[in-house]
Amino acid sequence: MGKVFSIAELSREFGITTRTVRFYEDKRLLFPKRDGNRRVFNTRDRVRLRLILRGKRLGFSLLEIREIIDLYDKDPTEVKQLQQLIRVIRSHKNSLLLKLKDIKVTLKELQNREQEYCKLLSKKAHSLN
Amino acid sequence: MGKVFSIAELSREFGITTRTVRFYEDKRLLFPKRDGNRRVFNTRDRVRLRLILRGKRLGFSLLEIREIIDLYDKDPTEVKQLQQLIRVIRSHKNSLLLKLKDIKVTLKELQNREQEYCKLLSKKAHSLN
DNA sequence: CTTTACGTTGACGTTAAGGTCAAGTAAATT
DNA sequence: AATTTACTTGACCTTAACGTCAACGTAAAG
Repeated sequence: MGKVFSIAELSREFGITTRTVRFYEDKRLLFPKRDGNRRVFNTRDRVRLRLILRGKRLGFSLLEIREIIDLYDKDPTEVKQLQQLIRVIRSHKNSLLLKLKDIKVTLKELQNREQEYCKLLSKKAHSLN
Repeated sequence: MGKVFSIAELSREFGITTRTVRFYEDKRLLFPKRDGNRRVFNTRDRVRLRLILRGKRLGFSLLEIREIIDLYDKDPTEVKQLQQLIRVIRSHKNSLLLKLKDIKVTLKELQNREQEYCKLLSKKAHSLN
């Protein structure tokens, strides 16, 4: 009993418009089935959508995202394919590690700023100036 | 003796085009001085540019980036301003923490995939099939 | 039976972030 | 003096990622 979803349900759940969902299908990031002419999404489509939005939050383009999540659906049989897949995964891991570093540095900087300003604030507040 | 840079030097250093640098000035993310009509960048501009590119790597829009790095140049005198600044910093910290989480989850998933495929690969390789 | 709800395709519009090209300036080199 | 090098502004072009709007389909409810 695979659960299914309408386009409205999905877009409501994820806080996006139906236009966006259709757009993602157009760009071949989603492949819903049809009931008549209406789109019918299953749980796998839903997972894909979740991955897409996560990718977006991390600043990847839809094209990059497609490449990445397509990996999740491959079942490579040949050794060559397997090796290629591993290479792609590693390169993606690397790009994420770089972002991780960027974020940590930025967080540290913001942390310092915040402390500085908080100190300043408490000073000002106490000297009822 | 503040060091200065031409537009070409900066764009070379950061691997972007001069058009991009000019565009950032247009959008008021950079404010180089002039020598005649030529732009002259100082080390502070350079720092700003570095921050801009870091922001881009993390998927922020130029507008968001401007808001963020403008914080770095403020020297708030009033308590109200100070409090506002702290609020903005915290909200930005939060959005970064969310991204951090996204990244960690994704990295873990990729890690699992990679291991899985590596095992599969070594199996195939050994069974000289 | 027609209104309402939910969906469809198609076409055109918009915004962000630059690319590209033309025409001009200004100092340095040949 | 003429060329080269580095830079300027201005105008229009492009691409991604949707928004918006029109016209149509269909199934259920009043």
